[in-house]
Amino acid sequence: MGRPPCCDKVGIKKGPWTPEEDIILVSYIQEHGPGNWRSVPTNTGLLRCSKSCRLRWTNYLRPGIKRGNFTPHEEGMIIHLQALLGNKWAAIASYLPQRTDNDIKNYWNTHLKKKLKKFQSSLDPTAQGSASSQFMSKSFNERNSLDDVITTNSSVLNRPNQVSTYASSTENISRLLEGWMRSSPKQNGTDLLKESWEKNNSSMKKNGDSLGNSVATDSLQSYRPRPEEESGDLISHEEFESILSLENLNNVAWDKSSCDSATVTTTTATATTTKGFKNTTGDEKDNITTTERKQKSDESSTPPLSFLEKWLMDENGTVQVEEIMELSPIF
DNA sequence: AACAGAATCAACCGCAGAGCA
DNA sequence: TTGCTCTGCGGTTGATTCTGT
Repeated sequence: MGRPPCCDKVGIKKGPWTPEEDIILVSYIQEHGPGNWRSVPTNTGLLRCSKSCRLRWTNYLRPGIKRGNFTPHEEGMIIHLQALLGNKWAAIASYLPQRTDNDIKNYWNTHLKKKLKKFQSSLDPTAQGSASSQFMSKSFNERNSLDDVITTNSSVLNRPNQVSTYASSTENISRLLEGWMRSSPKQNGTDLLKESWEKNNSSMKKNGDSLGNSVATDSLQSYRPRPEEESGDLISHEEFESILSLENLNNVAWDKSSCDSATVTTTTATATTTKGFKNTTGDEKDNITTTERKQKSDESSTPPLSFLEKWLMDENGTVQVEEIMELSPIF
């Protein structure tokens, strides 16, 4: 029989998301919370399939996502977790709540695999043992000097245009908006944004949730400014600041708490995010229980990683690397 | 300056599993 | 138990950007 693909409908849009679409999606999720993706395209009028909406949200729009360069610590965690868990990117991402599984997967495929290979080739080819474990030890023990060991291509590791964007950086958002508005000449971007922000803010106030602004902030900050766009001034920083009220910027606390909760549990990042949302929106109790059930199920099905977790979350935990290696059967 | 190849990353695709009637 | 729907995950693709010549 087979299930028909979800995106075979005529008129379903594919390809990169536009800021307008993002705003629509974010606004909708602010009001209804994530989940029930099937109804999102119908209710929002977005010409996207539900899957695409979910993906866009989880990989790009949801609050608390950190983009840009991976720190040596994050890098080490990924290498280590990949060695322990394999290509279980979602599981790995649960230990890096600010990173998406897609990001981690991409980073692994584009950077770390390459590094690992180079490291492997830099070793004695006859050497016994897992190159990745040796790499990991080196990575953790030497951290920033790792690249000295590997004859790395600096252009790969330090791309000049790679920007690090963080939630609630109004400066970044302002820049991103500049780029967007320049690319949308047919539309009065400022008006649209103001309208959207007003809608968002009023909706947030109405719902009494603290999520809204950080969500929208993240959604907008995700548009990377192109170099030629950075000098423009279609919307000034001050102008944009007026759109974002300080009151709402303070709501970034939601991100933190959500991330913190992700840090101290072994649930997936997705589950944590969903839970955080439900707590703020206060409706859809059924989804909460479902999530919690899933959480419990996850906890019971995953191996006891508390030790690993403790180490992973400890910036200074490098001394324990060898212990973990001993614990893991793959070493 | 122009071109080609490499690198990056957002998005898509297909499958698997959970939940529900 | 079965069949269907929905969601999540991992692999892959392709457009865009960067770098080297």
